[in-house]
Amino acid sequence: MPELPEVETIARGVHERLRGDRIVEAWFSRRREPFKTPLARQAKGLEGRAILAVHRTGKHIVCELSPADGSPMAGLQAKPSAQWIVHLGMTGRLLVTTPDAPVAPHTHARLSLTSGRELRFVDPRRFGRLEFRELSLRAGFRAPGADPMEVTAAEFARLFRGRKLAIKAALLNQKLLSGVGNIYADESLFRAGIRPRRQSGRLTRAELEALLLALREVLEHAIRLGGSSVSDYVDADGVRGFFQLEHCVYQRTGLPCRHCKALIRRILVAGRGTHYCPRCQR
DNA sequence: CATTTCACCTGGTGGC
DNA sequence: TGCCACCAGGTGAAAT
Repeated sequence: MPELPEVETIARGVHERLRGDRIVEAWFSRRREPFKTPLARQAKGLEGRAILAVHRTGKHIVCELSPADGSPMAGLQAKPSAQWIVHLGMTGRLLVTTPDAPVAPHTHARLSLTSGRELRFVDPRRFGRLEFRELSLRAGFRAPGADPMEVTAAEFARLFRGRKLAIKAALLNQKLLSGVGNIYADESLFRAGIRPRRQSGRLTRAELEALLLALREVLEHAIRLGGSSVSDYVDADGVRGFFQLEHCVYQRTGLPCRHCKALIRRILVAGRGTHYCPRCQR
């Protein structure tokens, strides 16, 4: 489900609710191996640590954790000594609940907290990834590509220089840009007036500038509306987003373009359903 | 190397 | 109602 705006919404929600809370016990579903970090090590690593902050990088949610309870420097002013890194895949959810809330099917992790609440990871398709990282052993997690909200126009243009792949495929490549997925690739290309199959290396400077601007506007607007709930996305409180109501092309195949009334088309680019307006996008 | 295709999963939808 | 094909917000390994 989740692209940058959905992940940002969830990370902010978890941050606001759980900052300063402490993990008492971590439970993992046995049948959910393989996570990135083996379950036993992950559970042992998490227990006793306070959640200092939660933020997004790319499509990953990073929980910054204090040293374990009992060790010196375990307080809330501590510097992070470990991270819990959550990638939601296609169908992952991260939910803050009360302990008595019904446990959804496909719940694969439950962290019980000092406050009495729980942080739950639910993931029907099991494409999500969980990783525990000890910062004394490894550097903090960083998404591999540039963040679309922070990249400069020059850096953005450089990402595509000399590349032959379609601009849509390039936007989806997380090693180039981190955080853009199928919805926001289609929506930003529409807003910039660019066909998804255009060769990325052949876009003009003006088109690249328009694309970066469109991308930022679309992502910011989507964050303000709490993300897109296409089928089952919800935030950390289980609340749906509203940006799906603003989509111009995504999943609007055969419907009239909101701008010019031409019928929206669906094609396959990089193996993904791709939606565009044949008149507005060139 | 750059790029494309496919496998990994479950569940929902729409046609027959 | 059932069965089946197809589709899905993501990614990384394998193939080209």
